Amino acid sequence: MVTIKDVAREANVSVATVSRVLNGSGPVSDETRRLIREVAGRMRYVPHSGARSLITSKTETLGVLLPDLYGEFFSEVIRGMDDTAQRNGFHLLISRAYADRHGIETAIRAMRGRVDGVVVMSPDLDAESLLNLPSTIPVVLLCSVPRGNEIDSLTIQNCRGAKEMVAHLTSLGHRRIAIIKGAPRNYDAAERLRGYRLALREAGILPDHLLERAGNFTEASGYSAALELLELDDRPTAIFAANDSMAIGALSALRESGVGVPEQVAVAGFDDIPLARYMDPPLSSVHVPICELGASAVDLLLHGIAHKNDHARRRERVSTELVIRRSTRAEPAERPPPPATLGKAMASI
Amino acid sequence: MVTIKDVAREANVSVATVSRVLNGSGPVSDETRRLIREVAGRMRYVPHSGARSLITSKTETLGVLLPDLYGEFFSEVIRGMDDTAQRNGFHLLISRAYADRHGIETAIRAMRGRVDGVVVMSPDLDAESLLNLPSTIPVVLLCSVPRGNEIDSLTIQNCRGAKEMVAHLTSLGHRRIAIIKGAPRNYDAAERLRGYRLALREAGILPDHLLERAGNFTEASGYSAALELLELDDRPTAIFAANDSMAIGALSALRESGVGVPEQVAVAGFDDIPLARYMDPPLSSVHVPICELGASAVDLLLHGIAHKNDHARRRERVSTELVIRRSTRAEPAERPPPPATLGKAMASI
DNA sequence: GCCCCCTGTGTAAACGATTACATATTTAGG
DNA sequence: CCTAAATATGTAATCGTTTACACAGGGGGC
Repeated sequence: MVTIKDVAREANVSVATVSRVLNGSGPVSDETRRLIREVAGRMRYVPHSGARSLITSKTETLGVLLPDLYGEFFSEVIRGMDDTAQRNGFHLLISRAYADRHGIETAIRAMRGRVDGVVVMSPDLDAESLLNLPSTIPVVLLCSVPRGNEIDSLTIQNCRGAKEMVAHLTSLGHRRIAIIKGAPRNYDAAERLRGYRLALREAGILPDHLLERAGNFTEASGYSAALELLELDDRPTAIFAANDSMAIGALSALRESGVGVPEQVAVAGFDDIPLARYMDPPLSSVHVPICELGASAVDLLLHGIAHKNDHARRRERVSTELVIRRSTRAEPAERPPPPATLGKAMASI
Repeated sequence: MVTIKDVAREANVSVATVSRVLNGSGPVSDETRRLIREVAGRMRYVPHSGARSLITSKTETLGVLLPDLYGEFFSEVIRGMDDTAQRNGFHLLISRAYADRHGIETAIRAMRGRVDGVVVMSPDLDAESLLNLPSTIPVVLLCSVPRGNEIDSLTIQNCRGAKEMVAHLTSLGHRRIAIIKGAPRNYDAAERLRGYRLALREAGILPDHLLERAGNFTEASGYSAALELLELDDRPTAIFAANDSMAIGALSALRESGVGVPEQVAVAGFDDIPLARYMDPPLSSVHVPICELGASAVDLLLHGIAHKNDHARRRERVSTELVIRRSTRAEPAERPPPPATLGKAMASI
C-alpha cells in the first residue's frame, strides 16, 4: 500500500508538503502542487483514513442504526440519507440492531470511534432508556419517541395524518370505521392510533374496541385482521390500516370474500408507497415523504456534528399529505401517470 | 475520550497488558485480567478503531456499492448482508454510486482504506471496464455481468428462471407471449430476455419483436407497456414482465381496460416480492431468495479477505423457483398464509 | 546447583497521517 | 540598502493501538 511517504520521496518533497497539497491547507507553489498532484495520481495514492482520523479525531462517517424492518420504507430512507451524506463528504455505516435497550447500546458501542454521529431508528416504545445512551457523539432519533430537550429527533406527523384520513372517511358519511393497528409497541403505530381515536371523537363517534384490531405492519396481518372484521355482527363500513402493506392485505381479503371496495367497505392506508396507486381499487393513503425524512435526519445530525454536540436540540416533524384514490370514494378512475422517462435509469430488479 | 493509557493508569498496569486482556492475546494472570476488565467496563473504554486499523491494517468493515435502485430488493439484500457481516464481526459501509465506470471507480477510491473488501452491484452492462478496478482488496460482483476468472461473482439464475416461466405459459397453450423488458442496459434484464427467447424457440414459436416492449422495472413502465400491447392488432394472450413491479403495473392497466386476467391475458412476473400473492389475481412469479443473495455475497467476500485476495475466484448463481398463482392459471383461489406470529416484531412502517 | 523454560509483565517501536514550529527564500517599504 | 513581512518548505511531535523484545521470578529436570 502506498503511503504519503512514498509520494513525498517520489516527488522529492517532504510529507508535510504533500499533506498540504492534498488538503488544500497552507501555501504551496503552483509548480510543486502540480507535481505532487501528478505523482499522487500516478501512484494511486489514497490516504489511510484510520491514520487521518487518529490525528484529526474525525471519521467523516455517520452511523445508522435500524430496527429489523422490511419493505420499501427502509430503502427510501437510506437513499435520502446517502444523498445528503455524500453531498457533505460523509459515508454511511449501516447496522441493524434489536430495538431494545441492550441491542442499541451494544450497537452504538461497536460504532464508537468509527463514526462522528449516529441516526437511531428505534420505534420501540419500550426503549425509553435511550435517554442515557453511552454516547458523547451527536445522536438523532428518527421515528422514535421524541426527547425534545435531550436528543435531536425527527418524526412523521403520524397523528395528524391519521386524523385527517379518518376525518375524510367520516365526511363521506362513515360511522363504523375500523382500524388495523400497527406493531404492538411501535411509536408510529401508537400515534396513528391516537389520530384515529381523535378523529372519531371530533366526529362524535363513540369508540368501539371491537373495531380496533391488532396488526404488525405486514400484508399477512392486514389480511387476517380484515377477515376478522368481516365476521363481526355489526360490520364496519370503512377500514383504516396503519400502513399500506396491511391495507393491501385487507384489500385482498375483502376481494376474496366478495366484498365490494369502496361500495360496501372503504379502505385507506398510510405511507403512500408507490404501489398504492396500482392497487385495485387504487388505495387512498397518507403520503409520507420518506426520502426527505432520511435527508433531514442527516442534516440534523451534521448540524450537531458541526457544533460539536453543543447545540440547541431540535424536534422536527415532517408533514404528511392526504392522497384520496378510489378505495375510499367511488369516482371515475384516476389513471396512473405516464411512466417516468426511460432514460433515467431505474435499476431496481 | 478515554484511551487505553487511561485504563492502564487506572489499573496500575502497562498498556500492553490492557491490550493483551482486551484482545485475548498473550498470557495474563487471572487476577489482572479480572481487574482490567472491571476498570475498562467502568470507564466505558472503547478502542479507537482508527488506531487499531492503522497498526493491524484491518478495518473489519465491508463496503457495499449499490446502483440507484428502488424497492424491496434493496432492503432485502442488505438485510442478508448485514446478518452475515455482523455474525462475523464486520460492519457495513454502504454507498450508492452511479453505475458507470467513473462512478464505481471514485466510490471505490473513497472507500479504500476504510474497508477490507467490497461488494459491487453494477447491473449496468456498459461497466465492462470493471475489470481493471483500482483495487488491491477483494471484490465481489453481485448481479453484474460475471467475470469468472478475475473477480468473484454472484448472480441470479435469470435466464433459467425466465425460461421456466415462459415454458409454463406455453405449456398452458399460449402462443402469443409478450415480454415487458427490464431497464435497457441492465444485466439481469438482458438475461431474463434471453430466457424468454430461449423458451419460445424451444416451443417452436417464432419471435415477434412487436411483443417485446421496453420497460425500466417500475410499475409505471409496466403499466404503459401493457396498454401498448393491448392496442396491437394481434394481441398477446400472455404477458411476462421482467420483474414484479412491472407486472403489477400491467395488471393495473389490464384491469382498467376491462381485460380479464388470466382468462383473456395471463400475466407473470419475476422476483416474487412479498406483495405478489396479494395482487388481484395473485401474481405468478419467479421466486428469488434475495436475502440469501446478500448473505452469500458477504460469505464470498469474507472468504476472499481471509485468503488475502489470493484465492481461486468463484462464480456462483443462486437458483430461482417457479411460483404459480392465479394470474396465469384459472384455478381455485390460493389463500394467503396465516399472518406471521405477531410476537416477532416486524417494525416496518 | 545449574540451566532452561514458562509465566507474567513492562518498554518502546512501529503504523500513516496532520500540524505547530523552525527555517530559508523572496518581496516590499522606508 | 536594511528590515519586516510574506511565502514556501522541512522537521518532528503527536494521535491510540499492537506487538516484538526484554526482563524478572519460579519450578523442574538433570
